[in-house]
Amino acid sequence: MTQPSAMGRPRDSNRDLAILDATLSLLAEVGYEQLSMEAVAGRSGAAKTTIYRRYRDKAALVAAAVERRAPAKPPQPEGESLREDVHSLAAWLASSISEQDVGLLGALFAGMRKDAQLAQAMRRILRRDETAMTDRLVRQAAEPLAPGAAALFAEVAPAVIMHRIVVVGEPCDAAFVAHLVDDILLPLLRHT
Amino acid sequence: MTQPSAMGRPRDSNRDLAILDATLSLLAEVGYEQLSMEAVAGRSGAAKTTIYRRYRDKAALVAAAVERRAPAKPPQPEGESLREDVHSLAAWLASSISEQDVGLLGALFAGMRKDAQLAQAMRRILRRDETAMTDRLVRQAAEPLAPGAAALFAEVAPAVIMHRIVVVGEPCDAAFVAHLVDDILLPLLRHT
Amino acid sequence: MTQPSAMGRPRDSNRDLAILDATLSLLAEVGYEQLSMEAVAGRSGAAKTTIYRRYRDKAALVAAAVERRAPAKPPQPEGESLREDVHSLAAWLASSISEQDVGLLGALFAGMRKDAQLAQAMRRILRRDETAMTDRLVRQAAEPLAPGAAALFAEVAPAVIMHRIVVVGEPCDAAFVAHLVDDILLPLLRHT
Amino acid sequence: MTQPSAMGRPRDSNRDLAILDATLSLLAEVGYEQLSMEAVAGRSGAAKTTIYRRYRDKAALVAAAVERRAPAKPPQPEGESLREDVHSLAAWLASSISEQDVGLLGALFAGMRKDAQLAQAMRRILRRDETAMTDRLVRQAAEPLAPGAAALFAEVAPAVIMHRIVVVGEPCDAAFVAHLVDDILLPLLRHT
DNA sequence: AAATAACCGAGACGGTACGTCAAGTCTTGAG
DNA sequence: CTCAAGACTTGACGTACCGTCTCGGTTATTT
Repeated sequence: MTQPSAMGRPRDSNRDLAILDATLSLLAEVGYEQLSMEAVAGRSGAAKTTIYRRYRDKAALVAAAVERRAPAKPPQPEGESLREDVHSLAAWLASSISEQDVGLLGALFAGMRKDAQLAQAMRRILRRDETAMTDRLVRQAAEPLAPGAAALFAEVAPAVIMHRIVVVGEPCDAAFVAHLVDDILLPLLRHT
Repeated sequence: MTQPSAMGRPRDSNRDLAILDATLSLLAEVGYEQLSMEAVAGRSGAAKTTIYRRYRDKAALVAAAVERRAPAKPPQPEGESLREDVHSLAAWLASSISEQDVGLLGALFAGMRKDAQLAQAMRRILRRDETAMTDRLVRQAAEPLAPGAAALFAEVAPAVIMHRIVVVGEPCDAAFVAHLVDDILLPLLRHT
Repeated sequence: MTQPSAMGRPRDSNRDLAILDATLSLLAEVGYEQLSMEAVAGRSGAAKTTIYRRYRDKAALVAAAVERRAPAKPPQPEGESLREDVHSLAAWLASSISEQDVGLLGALFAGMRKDAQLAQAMRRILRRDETAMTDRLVRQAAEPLAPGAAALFAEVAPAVIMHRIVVVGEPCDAAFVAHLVDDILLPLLRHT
Repeated sequence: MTQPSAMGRPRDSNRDLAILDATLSLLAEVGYEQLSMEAVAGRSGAAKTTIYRRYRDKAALVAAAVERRAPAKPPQPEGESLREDVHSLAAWLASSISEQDVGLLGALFAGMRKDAQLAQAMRRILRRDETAMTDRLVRQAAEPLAPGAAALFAEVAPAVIMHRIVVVGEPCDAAFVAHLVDDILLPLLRHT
């Protein structure tokens, strides 16, 4: 029992993969602004039409590519103390944002004016990891946390990390993560 | 003896003002990506040549326009308590970022790949207000602060505000500022 | 012994009709250049594959459609004088060319460079009516004609009519047909 | 005293020449349909925008190119008889149409549906030579002609020549020109 | 009855060219 | 040397068709 409207040649999923892979690699190489649809088509071996059949424009393509990238799996907070739990989460978050989200932020800025719906979609992707972390922390922390502590973590940690990368312009190295955990996150979580 | 730079027709400073004003108004209207040099030229009445004689490219123009905008005068923290001081600073910072820095962030993303120096300049502008605030807070707070508390404020407050605007996509209204002050900033400053 | 071409499902002749009808109507509406295979498929309800299985490309489709159109039946020259015979033939030819051959001329121009054989086929179609007329005139004229007179008619009459439509850009109304007959065709035929 | 509207960098006439030359040579090589704006840009060394600044679309470009081509100088009818005059004009017309007007006819067919004004312009170009001939013949013929004879020549001669080339598909060689003159044109002119 | 083979609709695919837009450079004439 | 105007090259945009190629599914003939 198949609906007759779902006919025609099905889309080639190999094309999907090739297109998104090419997008991600180009995004890492040249950034969002310099990324051209023509370059994505060339590298992926797909025709421009094939890309535009799937994604309305560049911002939508980048959003899809970033969404697909990683299953957003924060590490199991297997530490024996709250500090270890928070530290492993913060370190994972820092590397995740550094590597992947910077390009997405460019797409967000480009898209937020011209297409509010697309901007909303990109915000959802950006916050997906934060939400995942919140749940992880609140359920599996070594110490019981005050209500709202996890939400506070999800609000402050990504903010400070992004600020570090984008505005300060310096990498989130081990020293910074330690500072973030010891001077900002733990005091906040314990005080609440 | 005249220096060779004083040769020929001098630059018309009215042109400078017109160009930067047009840039700022367009930036507010359409955002960085949609801002075109041709539109700046049209609105300012200046020729494109005149703009490019002053600014190397679009990112540099936007950086100059934003730099010139407001003298970045944080309010005198005349409050009688630390909370009032912090609250007035945070409120000023939120409105300042909302109104002006969002466009600059777009320029920062566009410029950071193609010109590291320019990106550094834009970072400097973005952090100018933060620095001003730091000094203001540490010198004039109603209560004496622990060393490093002001730096922590400058690190966390703009980060959370930008995150709110860009990633969460919601405005920094009074309720949010109160939450920021009471749940994040004051605990941090007092704990240090 | 069965020929292998009789295998499988036979072609649906309804499809043929629908395709050629759609082609003719679109040809009349938008002309050869603006006629797209996709539009023919849409209007006829046939898939593009079904069209391309029958006709190699757009020019071949248009040629087939025009060939099928009218059986090219010039009227019986039942007039009582040579003038009436020539006039009825010229009037029929003028309306025939106006209505049908203009689109075919576009196909001819498009096809003559890329496929000489196709161009030849379209020329054959265009000249089919002329040949039919020649025979009709020479056999059934009210007056006996000099040898070669009919060929001359077939050479000059369509030429002047097409020139009128395409180059001059004016319609072949009754006044023009009278002019064509009295000032050009009859003098030629009588002089020969 | 210069009108202020005539300011700015003037158009580079070298570009004009290069564009029109490239158009004409491509037109002769591949015909109207296969002629692409990108190829014109490539061969002329001009950017596509430079072409589009001058000509609205392909049809307008081709029309301009053909208009510029030859000054349409029919030969002086220096013959000593009417037959020689008519023959030299017909021979010149045949070569002129063969070499240049076939591409223009393609443009005419493409343009007549989408832009009536452009079609009118191309018709004017096509008829320019005919008009020139008419004048030449009526003023300088070896024999005095009946009134209307020259108009008749201009109506019939190009028509039969174009019909020969386009519909019959055979070249206008010497034998054809002789046939045209002796069997069609002279009888018509003398009869009138 | 089952297998085979060509048909049909739908629509994805790699291409080519379209006509548009903006970026940043260059060329005038005037001041 | 500056300014306004605007032509120029470059390169990417997103769209429209082209002609080809799967798909699932439908008739016919052949075995």
